[in-house]
Order: sequence, then structure tokens, then C-alpha cells
Amino acid sequence: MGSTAATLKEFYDALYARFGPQYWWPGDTPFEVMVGAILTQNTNWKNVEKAIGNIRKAGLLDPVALRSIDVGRLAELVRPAGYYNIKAARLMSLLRMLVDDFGGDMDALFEGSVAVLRERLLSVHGVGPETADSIILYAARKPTFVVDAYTCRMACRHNLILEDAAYDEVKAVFEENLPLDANLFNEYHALIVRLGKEFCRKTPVCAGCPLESHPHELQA
DNA sequence: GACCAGGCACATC
DNA sequence: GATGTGCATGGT
Repeated sequence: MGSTAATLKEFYDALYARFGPQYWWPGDTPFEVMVGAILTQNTNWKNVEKAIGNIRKAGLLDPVALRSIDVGRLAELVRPAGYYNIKAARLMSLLRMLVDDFGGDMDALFEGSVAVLRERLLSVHGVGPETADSIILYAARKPTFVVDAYTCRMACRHNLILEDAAYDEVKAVFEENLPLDANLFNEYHALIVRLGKEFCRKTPVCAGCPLESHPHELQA
């Protein structure tokens, strides 16, 4: 059996060969990506698209404009994404930092090292590790590995991590065994999500899985 | 009608 | 520090 680095490269190659480029993140601007990162928390992307569509139709897909509205109105706009009261508050927290501390300038927010930016994002109420990493990778386009439920499921089933591994442990497995490359991390995470949607459901149905040549540790 | 979806904060022990 | 719970819409 090969090293973790070799396994991760092998998996990436198999996923890319099977699915091809995923063109993530689905969003036109860094700001839209950031909004989507909050709205997609534990939520199907289709519902997020409706919510972002509402914001766009209202002419509010802009940091300063969105920052200025009432949080209750924001909640109505993002209603299709679910958890709308919570998400409106979280989004507004992020908007307050972006607009009040950085003049609504995404480039200013993103300035500096990944570590500094990550701490900055994590300090916002409602931004956890996955949301922060999604914003760093897909909006700021800086190298940080995004870990989500699919990543944990896949890594666990292929014995790369223990089932109860913490977020930062899972993240470290990928970052320490792959080149530190934003484009690679972008595609890898997107491919894992694609894999998860088609194969690594909570109920493991892995026939035809592109990684099936590798031993699975299936669990209920 | 259950089950699930690209989390996070908070309460309780 | 581990474990459980609330938050909520829309698709399968």
C-alpha cells in the first residue's frame, strides 16, 4: 500500500478522469461566493441559488447595499435557503466586518496571509472553519483545503482518517500530502463533493464509485 | 412522509 | 471536552 500522498494523488486523478473539471465555485464574483458560503451551510445548493436570485433581483448583490438593509428584510430574501433568520444574522455579521472595517472592498479584506485571513473570518459570528475555508479558497483564491461532510465520509471510508477526526486534522491530511496549490485544492474539493453527491451518501452505495478499487471501510 | 442537504452556536452534562 | 439540539426550506 502506498503513502497517503500517493493515495491522495491517485484519488484525485481517478476523480478528475471520471468527472472532469467542476468549474467551482458557482458564482460570478468573490462577493457572491462569500454570500453563497454562508447560505449553503447544511443546505442544498439549489435552495441557495434561489436565495441569491432574490438578492440579485432586489438589486442588492453588493456589500454596501446589502449591509444597509434591515436584517428582517434580508431574512425574507434568503428564506428559500432555510434557517433564514440565522443565516440573515450571520450574513449581516460578515457584511458589518466587510463594510465597516474594510470599506466593502473584498480585496482589502483578503489582503495578507491565509492564516491572518482565516482568523479574521473565524472571528465573525456564524463563520466556522468550513465557511471560512470556502471563502478563502473560492473567493480569495488562496490555498486552504476545504473540509466538509463529504470529505470526512470519503477520507474515513478509505482509512485516511479516524471517524471522529476533528476538522483541522482532516484538513491537515490533505494539506500535508498535496502541493499547496489553490487550483488543485479548488478542483479536489469540488470533485469530492461531486463524488459524494453520486456515491458516498450516508447509506453507502458504492457500486461504480471511481475509487472502488481502493478498500472501503463501509459503515451504516 | 421520511430523509437529506457543500454548518454553526449554544446548552448541558 | 464530548454529546445533543435548534435552526427551516425544498428536492427525492
